[in-house]
Amino acid sequence: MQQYSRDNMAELLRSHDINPTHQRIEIAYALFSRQQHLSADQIMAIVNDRHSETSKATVYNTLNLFLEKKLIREVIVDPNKVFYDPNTQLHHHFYNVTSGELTDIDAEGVTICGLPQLPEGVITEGVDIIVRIRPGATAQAQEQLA
Amino acid sequence: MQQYSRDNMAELLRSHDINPTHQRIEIAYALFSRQQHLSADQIMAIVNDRHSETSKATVYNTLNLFLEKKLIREVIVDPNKVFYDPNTQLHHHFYNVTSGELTDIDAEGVTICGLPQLPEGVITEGVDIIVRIRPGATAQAQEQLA
DNA sequence: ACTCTGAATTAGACAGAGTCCAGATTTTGG
DNA sequence: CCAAAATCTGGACTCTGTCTAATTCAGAGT
Ligand SMILES: [Mn+2]
Ligand SMILES: [Mn+2]
Ligand SMILES: [Zn+2]
Ligand SMILES: [Zn+2]
Repeated sequence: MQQYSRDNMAELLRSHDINPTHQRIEIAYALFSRQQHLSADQIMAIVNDRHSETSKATVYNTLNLFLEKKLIREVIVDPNKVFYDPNTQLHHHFYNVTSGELTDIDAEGVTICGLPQLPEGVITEGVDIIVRIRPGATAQAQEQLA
Repeated sequence: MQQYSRDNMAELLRSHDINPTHQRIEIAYALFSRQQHLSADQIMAIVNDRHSETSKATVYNTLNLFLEKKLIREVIVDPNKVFYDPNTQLHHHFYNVTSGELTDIDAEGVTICGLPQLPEGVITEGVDIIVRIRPGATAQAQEQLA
């Protein structure tokens, strides 16, 4: 899929067994056209930018439906809010603790060695790596000059 | 330190530049004697088990003070609450998504290869690995029999 | 022992994220 | 066009966590 338009959002939703309503298309379009990690709050603001279209309940219902249907994934790094991620490929994250910004790390080529055996009777659901970063000494010094 | 008693909690607090008050000692003792990952809520319940001793405000104030003084660390895996971890060694976690249980993974011997270069002007604050697990097919089958 | 003072604690109001519900609206399909 | 099913909505509610102003506490100095 080259470009994300509201039109191919409907196809995308159908392909994940989701009935494409107006509100669902808008929410999907907010996430997929930007390809960014957004909180429910941010999505609400985007979708209701021009004129109020979608209620808080619908935003949350829709995001939870998208999660359930595995159209998007969630990223838990901030104790105050969940980030929703349109990228469902296996990948990891840089998390800038100062700005709150999340950046993808392609899982291609990243390997983890030496993890212990799993406890008895459980299976792995996924492995997340979060690299917490913050502006470094150099960057701070440069800001001082400005 | 072999055993954790309320007495050596006072020393521990002092060694981290924290004035050891009654409430602070109780909260530290709850975490260190159990060596478990606990939420603020759970700590509140433990500390006030017999008779009410410590207010909600003090529990949160104290946990944030402990964090600031690097006596404990926090673990962000559950969207609904923060877990407080008395283990400040470098380590990772198994997270049982079904039960909510957290288990330590010693960082000794675990290595990550192939992470990309850091973005310009930032430094690493830490790298967290979270292995999400859940009861497996076998375990479920065994439960069926019971 | 008594007093003074800064540190710590407290109850309760408050804020933000997210869920729930019962009623209204929209869509479907016969 | 109509009834049934699906979806959406405002607003009440819950939960985690913070804030504030008033109170209590500890301990140093007398
Ligand atoms: Mn919070
Ligand atoms: Mn929550
Ligand atoms: Zn991502
Ligand atoms: Zn731990």
